[in-house]
Amino acid sequence: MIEIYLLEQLVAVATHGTLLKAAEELYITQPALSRSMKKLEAQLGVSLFDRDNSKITLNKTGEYAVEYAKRILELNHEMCEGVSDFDRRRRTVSVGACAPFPLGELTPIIQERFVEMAVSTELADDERLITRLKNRAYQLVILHKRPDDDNLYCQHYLEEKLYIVVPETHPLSARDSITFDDLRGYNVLLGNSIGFWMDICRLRLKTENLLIQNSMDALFELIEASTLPFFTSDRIMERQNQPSGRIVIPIDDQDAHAVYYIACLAKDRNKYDAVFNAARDAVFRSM
Amino acid sequence: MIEIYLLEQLVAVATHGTLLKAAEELYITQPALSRSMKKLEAQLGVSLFDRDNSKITLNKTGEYAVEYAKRILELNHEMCEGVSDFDRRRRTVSVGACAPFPLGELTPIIQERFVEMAVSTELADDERLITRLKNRAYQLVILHKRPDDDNLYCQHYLEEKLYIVVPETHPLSARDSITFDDLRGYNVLLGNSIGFWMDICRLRLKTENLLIQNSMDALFELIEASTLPFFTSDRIMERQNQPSGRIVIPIDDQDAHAVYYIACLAKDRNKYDAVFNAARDAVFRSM
DNA sequence: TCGGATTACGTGCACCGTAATGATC
DNA sequence: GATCATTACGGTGCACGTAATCCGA
Repeated sequence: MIEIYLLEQLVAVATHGTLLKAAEELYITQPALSRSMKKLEAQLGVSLFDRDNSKITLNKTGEYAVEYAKRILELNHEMCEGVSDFDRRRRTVSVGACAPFPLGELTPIIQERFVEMAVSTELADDERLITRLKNRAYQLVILHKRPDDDNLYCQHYLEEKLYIVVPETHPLSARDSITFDDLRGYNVLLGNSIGFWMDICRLRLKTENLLIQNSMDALFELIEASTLPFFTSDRIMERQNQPSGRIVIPIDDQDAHAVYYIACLAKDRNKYDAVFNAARDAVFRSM
Repeated sequence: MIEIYLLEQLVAVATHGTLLKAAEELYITQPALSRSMKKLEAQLGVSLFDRDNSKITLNKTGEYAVEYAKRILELNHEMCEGVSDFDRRRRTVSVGACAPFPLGELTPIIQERFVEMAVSTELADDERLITRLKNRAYQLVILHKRPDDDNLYCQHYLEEKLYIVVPETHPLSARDSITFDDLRGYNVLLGNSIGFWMDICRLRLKTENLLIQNSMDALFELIEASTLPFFTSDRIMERQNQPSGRIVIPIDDQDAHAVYYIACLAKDRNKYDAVFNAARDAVFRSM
């Protein structure tokens, strides 16, 4: 077996052409490198260089050996990267969700059950969530449609209903309830990380009416400072009070009522059993 | 970069299950191996084992690393074999021929021009010779048909005519010349390494009449000891005398007259120019 | 008590550097 | 004389061995 350092030195010599240049790059001296190359030749039992008394050049066999050396070094490097990547992935539970609210609910539940692991979260649409669940990029996903797939285990999680918040002076403020169609023509404030709700808004409202903010800070700032309508939900309202002087109106459309499901690969069900149970219990307690 | 010896040790631990067993196989001690595995983990920046105070077992990351280690070791091993193989091939001229006589003539010519190289020779049929010439298994081939292929360079070499040798008492001994058909029904002695001549004999004579000897020694023995007919050629007769009391009869068929060609890959023509010229000269001198 | 891992300490070898030599331009 | 490879010799780091300790069946 040829040690890696010899292969590194060989490749350095091949790329630099002379022992001196290669030795500089390797932070060793010319004689050391000279000896190494002799040693390499001895171990392989072949000569890799044409030695012209004051110049060494790779011969055909040498070039052939360099190709192997490069492949081995590359694989070695790939191992270093690959193993620590693998280890990191093994120590993190990746969760994908179609909306921020259920994700925010589920994350602490997961963290509690897997204390020694990192929890990484991400928003994406259902289709992407499922493909990435299947290719192991996610271990758990939160969907808003129950998938029809035997390879997945799926459990009903919680529900969320959308509301619109308008100032008392707003034309719609007197309504007991509205639909998306009623909102057409009015500007609405939106955050950008609201998951699948964004798809619904794009579908049901006009693009030019959507005032999308890139940060939640900017959104909250504008909510306070302006009289523009914005969305909220029953779930959000449970958590925080709305600014005073605003009217909260439920949205009647079917689209505005989301049902969330937690899913994992069927074969991973046991591993995340504790999470599924804790999620069910949490919903139950909150009722 | 991870040195090879660490990977070898890792794989040994993986296959033997305990440090002790692995250490025995590696001809090192338990403590040395223990330290090595710690070093490996430090270099990769991950833990590869579950350490249970009196037992170490590979964890998932460890198993993943072992897969890489095996691949690297295999590639390393392949390099050792591959490089010396390559070198050996580079130092030998492989010659394939359809018949022994021209091969015996050409071999010393090649050896003279490539003194520092080994010459390896082999008999095969024309089709095989050409495919193996193209895939570099042969550098030079001797054919008995001129190939129609631009990728090959081909030169007329020499010719050989087949004769049959019979005892004076043989029914055919009075003939001035014969054909293969005349030989049908008579047993004939044959060596087994006669190249394409064997194909001709099988085609033109009956299988049950061919008394094929596996060694030339056995053949010569039988030629001396029996009165069975056997083949010779003008070329062979130039070299050695026939046993006394035998009649040599030429064979008239077109098949019995072989024309040999030397060929190499067109792009290698320059490399073997000296051989082609020397071969031509040798034929010229012998006329 | 034995099988198996780790820690502590000393040693030898293999690889390295310095210095000198050789060779070619 | 500059550039580049090799040889000779002395130093050092590191992987190894020995011995001792620890732990669990």
